[in-house]
Amino acid sequence: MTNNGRNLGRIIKQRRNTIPLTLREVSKMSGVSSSHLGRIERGERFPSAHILRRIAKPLGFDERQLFTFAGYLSSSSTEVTEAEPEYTTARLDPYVAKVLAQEPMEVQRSVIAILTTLKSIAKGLQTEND
Amino acid sequence: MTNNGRNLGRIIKQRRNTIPLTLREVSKMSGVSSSHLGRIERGERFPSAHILRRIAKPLGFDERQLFTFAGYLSSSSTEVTEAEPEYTTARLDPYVAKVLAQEPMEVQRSVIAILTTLKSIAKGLQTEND
DNA sequence: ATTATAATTCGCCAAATGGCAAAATGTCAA
DNA sequence: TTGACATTTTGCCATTTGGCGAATTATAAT
Repeated sequence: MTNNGRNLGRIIKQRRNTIPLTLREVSKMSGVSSSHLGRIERGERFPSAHILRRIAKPLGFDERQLFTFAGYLSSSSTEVTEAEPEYTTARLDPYVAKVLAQEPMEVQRSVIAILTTLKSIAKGLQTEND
Repeated sequence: MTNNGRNLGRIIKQRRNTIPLTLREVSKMSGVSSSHLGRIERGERFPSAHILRRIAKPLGFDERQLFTFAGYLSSSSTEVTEAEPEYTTARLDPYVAKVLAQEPMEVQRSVIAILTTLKSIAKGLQTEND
């Protein structure tokens, strides 16, 4: 469990809900029991590398990214291969791109408008709290 | 143990003898008990991802290579990724992509989550009106 | 050969993973 | 509400990992 399985669990759960899929469906696709998946999501179990490997694709994760997130691969190891340009931080999640691309142009733009608005609201809240 | 831990063990043992190092020395460097290392080498135990990660450097292995060898990472994953996904019909507005790409991954996903939620709400409203 | 000394293997144990089936919870229509 | 579903959580258990210390085996040096 290593207690920070919580974070990994949250990430996995959020992704599953975003798609969205049920535990059972992910279980079917990955061959991992749904009870175990549930425990992983709520941080009661830490997934072994084998399990992580099997759930990566059904949830649309990049395998290595997930491994790095889980602490199995050191992050430096991930950087090396990435022949990407410098916007390593500024990368658009492939799944996000896919979903958004299916929306009409106005919707896509609206999403950005909402995001911008939320950010300015958040900024206001932050200064309020400090 | 998964029986083909034999192969992995041979690889590790050969590397260690080539350097050469004793089990104790590798143990000191990696923090993994020498008895466990011994069992791994002779295929009686299959190293977990965490253990594999810790012995990679002392033995001069590339982390990902070793993971792939152990069957934790799929070999395809080691090759090039980042090829463009399959949204040939649907198109993502370049400006939208650019703006979104500058956001952290969670934000990107949250955007999709919001979109999904709004769509289901809209669906509810629609059926309500008819 | 015979001790020292280092290296490896073995016996045992605690802790964690992951599956199965039952219990609990959620959801929705009648 | 009630009943009929699907979904998630829990209880229980087999299996595996990995550590510690003792026993065994190799390696020298005298």
